[in-house]
Order: sequence, then structure tokens, then C-alpha cells
Amino acid sequence: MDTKKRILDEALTLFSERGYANVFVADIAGAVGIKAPSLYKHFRSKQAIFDAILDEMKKNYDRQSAMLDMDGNSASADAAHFSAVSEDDLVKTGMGLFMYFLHDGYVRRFRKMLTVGQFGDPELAALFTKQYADDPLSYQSAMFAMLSAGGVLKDADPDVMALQFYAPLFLMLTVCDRHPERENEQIRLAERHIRQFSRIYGKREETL
Amino acid sequence: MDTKKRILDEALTLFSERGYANVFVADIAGAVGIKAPSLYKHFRSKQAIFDAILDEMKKNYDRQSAMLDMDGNSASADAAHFSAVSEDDLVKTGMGLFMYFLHDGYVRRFRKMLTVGQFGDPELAALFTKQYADDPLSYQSAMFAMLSAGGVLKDADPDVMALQFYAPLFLMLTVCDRHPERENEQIRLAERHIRQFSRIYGKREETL
DNA sequence: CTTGACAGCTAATCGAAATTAGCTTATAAT
DNA sequence: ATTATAAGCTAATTTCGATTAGCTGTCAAG
Repeated sequence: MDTKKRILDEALTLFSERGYANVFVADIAGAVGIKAPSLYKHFRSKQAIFDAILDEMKKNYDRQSAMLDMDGNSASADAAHFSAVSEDDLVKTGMGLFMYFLHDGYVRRFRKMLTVGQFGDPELAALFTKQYADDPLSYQSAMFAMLSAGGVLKDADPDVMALQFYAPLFLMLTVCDRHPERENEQIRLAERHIRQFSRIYGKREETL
Repeated sequence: MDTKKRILDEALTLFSERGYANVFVADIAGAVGIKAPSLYKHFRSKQAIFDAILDEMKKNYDRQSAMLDMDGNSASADAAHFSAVSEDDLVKTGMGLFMYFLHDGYVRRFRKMLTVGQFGDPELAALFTKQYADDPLSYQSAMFAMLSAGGVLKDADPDVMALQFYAPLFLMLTVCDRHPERENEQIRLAERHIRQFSRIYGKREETL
């Protein structure tokens, strides 16, 4: 029935673990519980499976970023939202985002697949940069600009603030992707990072 | 003559651009100006070429990190070195490091190769994490600890300072690797980052 | 001069993996 | 009941890319 979906799902897992070239159609079939030739009842080729995953991902990302206001265009939220943000608030939302990226099976596998497959394919490279650099930075930059305007944070360059807030989370994600056993260590570090960020940029004088 | 070296050099370029599996021995041979079978006069197999690159890289890294004191063990430098560091000093050394990582052909191609090839191979994943996360962080953490002790910077968690200093540079490197045309934009951003970092953590009150 | 190692070449060979052919069964609509 | 379609299987077939065989020319040592 939904064999087609199961194929996409298992293929994504395998691609994200070993990369496109190191996954054989027989592996995908095996994971689904069928034989390789049967895959061709559902997809024209191995490449078509990959492309289908990509399409689905793009749809998902658009939906998700619409939901989270994570895309670059969002000047939608207004300053009121941010006028009363505490350190704990920042930690909560920051860690929430981090944990979501870290643990959501779909997001995670897709990130790994992109990391693996990107070079040589300009389209993939662009997608990677958009999703994991430009969009988050642009969203957070807007957010920090409002936090500054709202008097919650110091009045510093919001692009740089976004960079200093987000880049550490990105680096820790890449570490976790490669070494799942270091997850807890990285989660603790992430929290320390956000707290310190909040103290450093916060206007209120809290103990340093 | 030094055909062997030329093979390693061209292979590294190709691997870094397209990944191991997408490079054919014929491509490497072609880049060197010979035919595929002739490669086997110099290396036992395609894998042997890859391994040789890796070995050479490890040697280079050890030599280089000994030179730059970039490895984890270096508590060697003493506080005196750091007792009188200005914002411009930090910018100069930080940007120097950034530009070196960005432009040095060898370092750059190796980083891209590791990025591409890492999953599925635990040894490569470990190498990547060591070279591009743990070692720089640990070195810089030590450095910031001294800068704090020396009264140059505020007295904050040095691990987090290192993370907030280094991770943005790392993120910008990955952007540049995928989109060379954005290099200048990223270089400017890197400088803004370092300056702001220095102001935020600096003890002297400079204009914000 | 001649011999042997070296580095290159062309023309096989080998192997692995994707894809196709063609058969079978089940199910659902006519 | 019949038939068409979907989805699976086994057994080819095809393709492609790594590797091997075996020949050739060069050049330095003797």
C-alpha cells in the first residue's frame, strides 16, 4: 500500500548514513522487505527515489518554516512579541529549536543527507546553505533587531548577534550528527552557550 | 618524475569537489595527463590513493598544529603573551586564521574532502570533528582563559567564549566552501563578528 | 652495446550494481 | 466468472568502472 512511502523513508535513512553512491538499490529494497527489482514498480530509477525525497523535503521545509516563521521573509512578528523576554525565555526557545533540529527524525536525516551529497550538485549546495545558514540567520537577525529595539538586548549589529547565537548551535549539531554519543555533552554546552549569550548581550545587569 | 605527487594532488582536488565515489580513476589519470592503467604503476588501487592522501594530511596537520599550537594539548603559551591584546590584535590574528583556512589550497581541499566522505567511515568522522571542532575549541578555550585571567577580557566561561568565537568562523567557512562567490561578503562579516566579539567581551569600555 | 627497471600505452578481463524481461499471484471492478 | 492491474519474484542483461595482461620505448648502469 504505502510501500512507496516506506521506500522513501528507508532510502532517506540509508542515504543519510552512507551517502547516495554507497547505498545499493538492493539495500533499500531489503530495508523495505522486498527484492530490488520490485522497487522499479514504484520508481523509475534510483535517482528518481533520491529526487522524490528531495521534493518531499522541500515541501516539508516550506511548510515547517511557514509554521515556525523560519524563512528569510518574516518580518511578520512584531516587537510586542519580544518586548519582555527573559534569559530563561531565550534558553527555552533556543533549546527547543536545538532539540527539534537534533532529534526530529526527518529533519535530522535530511540534514545528514544534504551534508553527504551536496558537492558536485549546485542545487543541493544551495539548498543546504539556505536551510542551515541563510534562513536561520536572517530570521534570527530580525528577531534580535526587535529585541534590541525593544530594549531587551544591547544595541549591537543584529546580523552578528544572529551569527554568534546560531553558529554555535550549528557546530554542535554537526558534532552530534557524527557522534551521537556526545549528544548530552553538547546539549549541556548549548545551554551554557545560550545563558552566557543572554547575559553578555542582555541589558539588565545580571551576575556574570 | 613526481608523477606520484601530481596524482595525489589532482586526486585530492577531484575528491574534494565530487567525493570519492563520483571520481573515476580515469578522471584522476586524465587530470595528470596519463591513462588510467598507468596509475597502477604508482598506486596499488584507487583506495590506496585515498589512503595516501589521508596519511599525508595527518602528517601535515600534526606539523601545522605543532606550529600554530592548535592542538588540544597546548597550555604551552603563557599569559604574558596575551596580557596586552587589543581589539585590532584579535581581529588580526582571527582574520589571519580565517583567511588561512579559507585560502590555503591544501587545507581547503582536505576540509571539503572530509566533509564529503565522512559518513559511513567512523575514522574520517572522528578526524573531521577533531580538526574542525575539538582542537580549535580546546585551543581557543585555553587562550580565552588566559585573556580573562590577564584582565583583558571579561571573566566568562572560556569554553563558551571559544564556541562563540570559533563557531561563526566555521559556519562562514562552510558557506564559502559551497559558494566561493560569497567569499567577500563572508570575509566582511567575519571581521564584523570579531570586532563585536571583542567589544562585547572586552573589559575596556569602547563605543558599542 | 645491452640489460633491466621504470613509466607509459592498448586491449582485455572482472565484478558489481542497476535495470529489464517475463512469470505469478491477489484483488477489485465489470 | 473474467479480466485488468498492481505488486511481487527469479533469472537474465547491461553498463560501467576498476583492475590486469602484456607490449613498447627510454634511459642509466655495467
